[in-house]
Amino acid sequence: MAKKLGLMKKIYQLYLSLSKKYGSPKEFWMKWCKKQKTKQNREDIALGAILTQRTNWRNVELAFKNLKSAKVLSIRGIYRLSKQNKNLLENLVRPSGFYKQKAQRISQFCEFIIKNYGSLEKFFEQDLETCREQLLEINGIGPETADSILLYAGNKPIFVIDEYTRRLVKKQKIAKRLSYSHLQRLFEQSLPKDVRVYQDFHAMIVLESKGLKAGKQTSSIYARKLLS
DNA sequence: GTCCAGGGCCGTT
DNA sequence: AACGGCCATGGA
Repeated sequence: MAKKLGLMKKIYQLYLSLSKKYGSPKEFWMKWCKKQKTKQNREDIALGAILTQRTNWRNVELAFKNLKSAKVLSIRGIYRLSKQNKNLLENLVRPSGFYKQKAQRISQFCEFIIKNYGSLEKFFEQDLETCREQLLEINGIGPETADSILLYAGNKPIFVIDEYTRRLVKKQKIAKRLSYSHLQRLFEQSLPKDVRVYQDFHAMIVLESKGLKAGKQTSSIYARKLLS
């Protein structure tokens, strides 16, 4: 138990030291979006979370560009297109890789939202656990994708564990067991239950991994988030 | 040509 | 529970 307390302390210290180094990624990100005049909406974030599975963000941006050109870069738009021309949707999404799967996955996600709730906003009116369970039931949405959507699109307090987090855990020798739920529990216990803290910490872990500095412009500076 | 990049699913042990 | 094969593209 004492050992665990030490671990929790270590994680929290890590958060503090990263904060000192990077400031607030969220602030930075929002300012950056404003400057670029990109509107950053929940729908893009949720769709991006699916499209970026095991894929370079640059390729996701190419897919977004295609969707935007076809004027279907929205949950409703994709839902409509998936009904009328599945093949076209696959082609638009193609650059993001695994394109048949991903076209299918975003279609199912969009259908679920539109049919049951009409909009993402409505969906997110439910509590975290309810949202999470429902997302996980959709084929192709696993824990990481679900939690990314919840944290970044839904602003709900749940910590995202991804490859970068695991690398950090290994490097810092924070834990031996690397299972998703174990690490998630550990991080959440170590930090105040706060959306901003979770978002910023996760984003800073990514920044740290990539050796970037806040203030430097990159296409995916804020975690798995959006468009340039 | 080779390697890699913010998963998830579905088999087999 | 853990592990391996599979899905596919664009850029370095």
